[in-house]
Amino acid sequence: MVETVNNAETEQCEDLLDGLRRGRPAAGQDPVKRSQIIDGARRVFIEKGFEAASMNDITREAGVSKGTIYVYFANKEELFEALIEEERGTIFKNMYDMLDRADDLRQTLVKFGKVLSMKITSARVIQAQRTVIGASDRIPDMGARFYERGPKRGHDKVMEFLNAAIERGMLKIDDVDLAAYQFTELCLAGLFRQCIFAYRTKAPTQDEIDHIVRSGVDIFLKAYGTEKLAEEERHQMIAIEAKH
Amino acid sequence: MVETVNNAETEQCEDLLDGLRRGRPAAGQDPVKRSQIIDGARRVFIEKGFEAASMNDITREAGVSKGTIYVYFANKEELFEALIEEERGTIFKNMYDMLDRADDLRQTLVKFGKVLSMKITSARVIQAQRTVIGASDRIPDMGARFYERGPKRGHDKVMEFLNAAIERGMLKIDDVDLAAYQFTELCLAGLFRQCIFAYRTKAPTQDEIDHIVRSGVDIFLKAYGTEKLAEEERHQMIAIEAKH
Amino acid sequence: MVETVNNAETEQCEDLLDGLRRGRPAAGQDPVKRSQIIDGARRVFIEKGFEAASMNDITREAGVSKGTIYVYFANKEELFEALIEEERGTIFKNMYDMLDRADDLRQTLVKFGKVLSMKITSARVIQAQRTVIGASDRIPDMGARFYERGPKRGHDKVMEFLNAAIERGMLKIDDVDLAAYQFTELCLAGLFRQCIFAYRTKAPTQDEIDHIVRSGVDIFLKAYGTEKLAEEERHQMIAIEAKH
Amino acid sequence: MVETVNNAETEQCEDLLDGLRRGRPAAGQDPVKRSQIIDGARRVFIEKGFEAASMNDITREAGVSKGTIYVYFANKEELFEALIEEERGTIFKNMYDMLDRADDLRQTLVKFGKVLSMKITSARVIQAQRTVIGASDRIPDMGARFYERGPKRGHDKVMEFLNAAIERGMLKIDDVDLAAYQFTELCLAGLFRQCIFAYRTKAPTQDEIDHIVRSGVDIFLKAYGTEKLAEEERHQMIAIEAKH
DNA sequence: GATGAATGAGGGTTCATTCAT
DNA sequence: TATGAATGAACCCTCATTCAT
Repeated sequence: MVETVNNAETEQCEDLLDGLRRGRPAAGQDPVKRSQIIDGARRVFIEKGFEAASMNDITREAGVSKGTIYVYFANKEELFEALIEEERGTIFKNMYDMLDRADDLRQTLVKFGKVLSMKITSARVIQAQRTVIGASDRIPDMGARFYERGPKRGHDKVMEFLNAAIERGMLKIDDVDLAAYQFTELCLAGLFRQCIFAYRTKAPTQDEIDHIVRSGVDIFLKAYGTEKLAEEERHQMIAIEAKH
Repeated sequence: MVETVNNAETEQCEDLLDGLRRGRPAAGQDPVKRSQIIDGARRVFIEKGFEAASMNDITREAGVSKGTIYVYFANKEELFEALIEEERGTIFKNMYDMLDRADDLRQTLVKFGKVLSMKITSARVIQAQRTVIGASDRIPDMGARFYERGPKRGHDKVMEFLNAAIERGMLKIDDVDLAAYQFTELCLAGLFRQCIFAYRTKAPTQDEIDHIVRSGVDIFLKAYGTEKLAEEERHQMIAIEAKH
Repeated sequence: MVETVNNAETEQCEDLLDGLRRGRPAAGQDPVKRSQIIDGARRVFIEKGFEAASMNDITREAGVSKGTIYVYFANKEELFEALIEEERGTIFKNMYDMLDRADDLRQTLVKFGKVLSMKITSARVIQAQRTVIGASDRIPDMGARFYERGPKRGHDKVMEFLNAAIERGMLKIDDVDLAAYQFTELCLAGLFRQCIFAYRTKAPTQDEIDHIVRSGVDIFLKAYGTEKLAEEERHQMIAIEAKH
Repeated sequence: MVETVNNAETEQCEDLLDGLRRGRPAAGQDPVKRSQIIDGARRVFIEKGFEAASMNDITREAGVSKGTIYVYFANKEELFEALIEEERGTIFKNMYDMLDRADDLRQTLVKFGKVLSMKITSARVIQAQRTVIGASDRIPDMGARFYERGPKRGHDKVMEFLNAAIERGMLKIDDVDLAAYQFTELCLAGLFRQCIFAYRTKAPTQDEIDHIVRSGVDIFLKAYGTEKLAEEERHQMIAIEAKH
């Protein structure tokens, strides 16, 4: 008798674990469904903005029922925040990898500036940022949270990079914080505002960004580069010319 | 007296017909009432954003009836657009006066940079911009129109100014368009994004702006200033030192 | 000019007063519409109970739009409470008038007992009480408030009446409060519970009530009547017999 | 072991077929699980009322799955009815035992009156009755069924008891049915209505009930007691006094 | 022309019930 | 058989717009 009970209990336990492992996922736990919802929500929120997006729209777009959405997300705001959080992750993921391996300073700044400028002004990212900005009246801190975990972290990475270059005697900067902002802005030169206000309806081209970033890096290094940097660059130039 | 009234009525009738002829619903003609409505709408829209603002709120705030609003504006969106148009006018009014009288170049750039930075990051203007950005998905072209008639015109003014300085031999710039953007961005260095995402909840202080703008102008002139400018500045310096 | 303004103001004032007096009533102020809504609500709430009644049902039944209901009543609960309040007023209105003129004691008790029993067990009043009881889980104090302003006040009136009879030497009662309850219960003898549980689906007949109330008053006076009362009743009996 | 299981399955199959034959969905057969569900349902329904109780709440409280509940009960209403049926059984179980052994009449009436009054006004029973009353608009006959199998049966028992006392020459009653109601009502004197409307938020105390019941029995016996009863009580009194 | 009471579609959210697992 | 994730109709309530006054 006791054994029977034990067996039954054991089996039940295994069934439970099974459920968690490979059977039907628990309510609100299925990552596939979650993605499905977020994907639908993305399309609707990004297109219409937070307020104008209706849960019915999302329901339709995501291909799940209203009730299911509310199993995965407590309400519209939480769904939106989850979406934005995910979006932020996607946007800023790997954006700053370039800064980790520091070979040629100018080269690195140009490469990074291009990635930064391209990403931030890409249609999708602009839309996401617009949506966040538009919702930040209704969901306070959402904008701040987005900025803090996105642009702010990037800014910190840029500062780290500049500090390393200063240490190496390549740059001379009084206010590194400000310099990091200046660098970023020079790489975006006007693009962000043009895009965010939908004055530009299309993302800038590769060439545009090339031109802007190169000019920005020039200015930046003219302002903050040391004699040592100049000398190194002269050596490089000579080396390159020698090759030809 | 009676005749005057009749005349007035006749004129009004003609206005009405005019309105109908041009395919628009007969709009209210009283500019005072129009202002009254826009003022109420401003308080509500700016505070709550487009969607969250209710026509009832505006009615209450403006002190006019629902019907009256609909005589002056076809719907909520048109009222909002009219408001933004007016707001844009107010924001950018006089912002670029400084650039008209060109005495000392660095001085002028610093003064203008400060005004620009201060205005664009002021609480009210940030709110207005947020509202425009948030609504721009729902009301296409609104953001573009705002940018075009606001920041874009400012940008043109800056270009004019730079061209004048180039003419005077003070600056040497290949891409004046880009340089104008760079100048603006250097003056805002990070502030706009911080404010628009509500990461900064308060407008920057005078000192912050001073610091940023001075640094920005330094960089800008180091990049684009000619030898002639440098010389003039040396002379000035000597003149000032002589005074003491 | 000043006169014109004054005239205009005077006229406007009169217009306002007009509006209040005979023009269109202010929002949520039209007693006719209010009645219309309450009447619709009564039918629905009484039939279905608070929770099962939907605002759409009420909308349909009242013949007004959803929005209008919400102009007159802040929400479903307030509408329900207003209805119950009105119902309570109607039910207990004039119920206790009989007790004011105290001629013959037994006669008065019988007459009052009949009215009380009839009203409280009438189909409409039973329905209302059921609805109140059913809603009292969700709207705390509603039942208590109903009881306090309805049955409780009646109870106080009965106590007053009994005290007056005691003063006149007709009754001798230690615990008047208890006696008042006993009187009421004797007049209802089982009817209330039968009706409230819908065991009885129809209100009791006149004859039933007659029988119950007479028996109840008999018992009550046998328990609390004084020798003086008995003597008076003997005299009356003789007078009546003499008439024949 | 295997055989037992097979037998059990066979029986179950037959039960299922039975269930299908009688036009009901195959109901669960395990009385333990059934109890478990009803116990959970009781806690939820009694606390929240029919409408406000959610099947999820019951699921949680009962510790069984949604599907299982729907195997044992066709829907929410049937579950509720089953619960009420059980509750009724519990409430009125043993309530009338006292009336079976008839020693001293007054004593018996007082004892029974107290039990009756106490049970019917106890917090739990009042809640149950409120829930029944509240749901009886939505589930027709439920209130009637509750009353018929609960209070009504009690009423019949009281009538039996009174008839026995009449037979013994202790009481003289024309309308025993009415008298039985009168007795019950005198024992409750106001308490039921006070409790059911939640005017009283706590059950009456022992002392209150004592006082009410004693007074009620006094009145009842003054109205219906015979000379024989009076004489017996005089003897008893003397006997008691002699003891001292 | 001005008013604001009335409208009703549509908002976000809940939950009894079903059915694939 | 038992489970509980998914469903979607229906809930209460809001608000841009209309139109009788």
